[in-house]
Formats: sequence, C-alpha cells, structure tokens
Amino acid sequence: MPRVRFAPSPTGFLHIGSARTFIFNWLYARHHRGTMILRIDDTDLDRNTQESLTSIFEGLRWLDLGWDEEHRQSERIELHRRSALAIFEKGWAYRDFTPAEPAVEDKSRSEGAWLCNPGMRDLPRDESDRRAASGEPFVLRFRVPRAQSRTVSFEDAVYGTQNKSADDIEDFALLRSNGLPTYHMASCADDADMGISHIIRGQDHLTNTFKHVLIFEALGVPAPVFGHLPLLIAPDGSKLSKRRHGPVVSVTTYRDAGFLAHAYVNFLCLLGWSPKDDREQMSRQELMEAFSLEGVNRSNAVVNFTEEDPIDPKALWLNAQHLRAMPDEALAAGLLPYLEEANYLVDRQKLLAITPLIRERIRTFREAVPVADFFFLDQLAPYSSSELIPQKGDKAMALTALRHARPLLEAADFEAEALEAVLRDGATQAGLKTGQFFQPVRVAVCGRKNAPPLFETLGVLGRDTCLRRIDEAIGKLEEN
RNA sequence: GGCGCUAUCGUCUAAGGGUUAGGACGGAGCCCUCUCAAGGCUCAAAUAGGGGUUCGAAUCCCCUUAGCGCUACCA
Repeated sequence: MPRVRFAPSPTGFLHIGSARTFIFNWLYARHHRGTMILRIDDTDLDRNTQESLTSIFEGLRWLDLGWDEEHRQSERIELHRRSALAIFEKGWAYRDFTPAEPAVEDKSRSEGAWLCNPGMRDLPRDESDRRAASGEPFVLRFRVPRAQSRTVSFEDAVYGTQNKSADDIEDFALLRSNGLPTYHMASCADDADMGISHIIRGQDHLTNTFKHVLIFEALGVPAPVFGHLPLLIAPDGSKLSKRRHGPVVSVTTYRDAGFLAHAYVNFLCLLGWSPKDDREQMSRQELMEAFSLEGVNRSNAVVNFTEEDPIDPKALWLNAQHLRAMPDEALAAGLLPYLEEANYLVDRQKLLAITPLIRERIRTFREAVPVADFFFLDQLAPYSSSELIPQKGDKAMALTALRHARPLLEAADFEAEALEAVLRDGATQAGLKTGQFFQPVRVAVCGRKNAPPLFETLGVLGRDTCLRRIDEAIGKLEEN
C-alpha cells in the first residue's frame, strides 16, 4: 500500500500548482488504495502565517478530495534533530562555524559553484566539539562524498534515471545555527519516519532529490520512489507568481468565479497529464482509475490566461461540460448560493424549473446571475424600447405583435407546448414571421433579446408576470 | 557562471522508428433554429534549428538555440 504526502509550507495562499500536486498525490493514493497524508511543512517559523494556513485549508476543502492523515512538521522537530545528530555521529555531517552571511541580492554575480568551506569540513572532531561546547553557533552540514568519482542516482517515475556527480553537490545544511532543521532534513526525516513510499512533487525539487537520496542513505533507510511533476507556468514562460499574475494563481479565484470543484480538478489534471485516449471530461472516479505516473508529461504546462481574463478558456469549457452533465437537483443546488448572493428571492420549485432552461447557457454557476435575472427580479432592469423592435421591422410591428399576443396569453393554458401552439398561430394571424412575432414578446418578458427558449420561459414566469411585462412594454412603445 | 531538466498547431495534448502527424480548447465558416446558447459538419493551424544513425526519424544520438529549475542557516 503506497503512502504519499502533500507537504505545503504555509507561506502563501494555496497556489494552483500546489493544488495540482495535491490532486496527483491524491489520485495516486486512491488509485492504489493507499494513504494520503497532509503534512504542513512549517519549519521556517519566521515566514509562516496563519492566513496562509487558513487559505491552504480553505482551498483544499473546496477541492473536496480529503486526506487520511494530517501532521504538522513543527511538532516533529525533535525527530528532525535526532536524525541530524545520527547523521553527524556516523560522520556524514560536520559543524560549520562560519558566521551567517547577509543574504546576497544579486545572485548572477557569483561565479563558480559554492561547494563547501574546506576549513570547516576538515575541522578535527575534538576542536569541533570544543567550539560547540563553548557555545559558538554552527550550521550542521552534510558531508557530501566528494572527490571519489561518486555518482548519485535515482530512478524518477516521470523523468527516468537521474544521475549527478557528487562533486557537483554542495555541502547543504541539515541544521541551522538556531538549532532548527532545514527543509531537506525535516522533509527526509519525516518521509522516512512516516513510511512515505512515493514522493510526488514539483519538478523544482528534481535537483534537490540528489541531496535527499544522500540523506536517506546516511539515515540508513531505502529512498522512496520519486515522481516529479512538470511545472505550471504563465503564457510568457515565467513561473506563476502572485505578484506578477495576481488571482490566476489562487484556487479560490476559480471557486469565486463559480467553478464546480471537480471540473476544476479535471482541468488541473489535464495540465501535465493525459489519459492518452483523448478523453477530456472525466469524473473524479474516472480520473482515479486512469491516473498513473507514466501518463505524466515532462515539459512545463502553460496556464492560458490573459491580462483581461484570468480564466483559462479550456477550464471554462470543461466546467460547462460538467455543468451540463449534472442532474437538475445538483445543478440547482450549486446555483443557489450564487443567486442568493445576488439577492434574488429564490423559490426551490421555481429554481428547479429554471435550471434546465439555463444549463446550456452558463459556463459557471456565477453566470446564472446575469442569465436568469428576469426570472427572479420583480422589476425588469431598464431596457431601451428599441430592443422591442424586431429584425426588419419597426415600432408599429412591435406594437402589433404585443397587442396581438396579449389576449392570446390571457386566454392560453400556461404550459410550454400549449403556448407554442397559440403563439405560432398568433404569428400567422398577425401576418408576421415567427421570429418577428416572438422577439417583441421575448424582450418584453425577459428585458433583452438573448434569452432561454420563449415558451418554456413564459411558462415558468406565469401569466400574471408575463401580462404585466407586456403591458409595460406596450406603454414604453406608446410613450415615444 | 556551474549542474540538472525540457522542446509537436496560439494553448492543453496523442503518436515513442513506417500515420494524409490524431483529439480538445480557442478562431473562421456552414447547418439546425423563435433569440442566445447547446449540438452537428467543414476549414485554418505544429514536430525550434543544424548535423548524424537508418531503407525510413516528430520518435534514437550529437551540437546549437530557447525556456525552466537548483546552486540559502526558504521551502
């Protein structure tokens, strides 16, 4: 049974790239009936924020996938320290008493790779012990097996065999001078302790993995299977960042835009992974069954957004597909919060009647607000009387149509099929083409030209509302 | 700078030695039609460049170019 983990650090909101990493881990776990672990990697106390933690949980809850275990890295520091010390005792690490350097702004200026501080690496143990005992601060560094023609290797489930000469790996830190573990140490110690079998994470960790392989070796435990994921990037090829790309990078943006969580999950899955059989719209179950690390790509995927529109058009299309596949009840339930937020007075039965009329006209839950407004508003939004005038017609024609339709509607059975018969008949009698006859009625009743099918709409609206709105429209035409 | 990874239509991708290089989004057009949608059909649109290997390369190898990542006492 595989054990996988998603390990975000709470230093920002839930990024869509992180969300995708979570999803892939979840899919892998569920596909293999394994365990999904959420581990908050919060060892950098200075940069952690509660807001970030809240945002991460908010985002993950919205995704509606869930997890089996939850851990907080900050509560496991003793394990990390013990592990680091064990590595030290085995001689795989050394104390580095070099004072911390101020952060360097311009990295490009540095020439040649920094590998180690030779004086510190070779410091005799007794001197090292003496200086440590005297309270001199130090970083604990990994003693990378250098100058032995040693190659560090691992098999990546996505990128294949990876090799790197140990001579190109720097003596990275395990413990900071404040005694807290670094990411590398904490992560590996926890992965080993938690029995993580597969590490599925962003490709930005691909080269870090050589260090991790070394740590696992020093710890005396077998390394897990690694599977690195291509990154999500902006249309210009740069990486997604909050500062430069704004709301595109936050999963809450999609929730607020009225996305169905599973549709968004579906979209994210298609970025960097493919079922290889041309399927695109997939349910959670189908994704679960189809997912494999072999299906993951190796090149970064562009999230296709623009300055004006933060939403990828394909995500929108996919969401529309999912919406169309939903049962009326479920779609109505999804719509409800957005309609209520717009202060519409929503009656359950009425909403259920409206749902099939708008489902093919909306791509997100939120789009129902402008599309279905006239069903809920007592007073139509103001519209120009010129809207009432049909194609190739004039004001007189609009009046003819409305005056003709009114008594018919007054007498008709208010049900779509009957209304259609009556109004088609009415068009003939009025000597108008159906389109010319229907448009003034539609605009009178809906307040705009583009609306759901007329007869069903009239049926849902009811006789009183329709007659009143037609009277208002006739008034509009007569007064100017 | 060093090391690593990547490169198929505008975007997401399929094809992994032999295909007219396939699908989807988006775009254009046509059909359907009471409007708008939805749906159906059609069209435009790609193997980064250069060398090899091979009867044959998008596919394997090398070089170049470009992008990305790592190179912190961040994760």
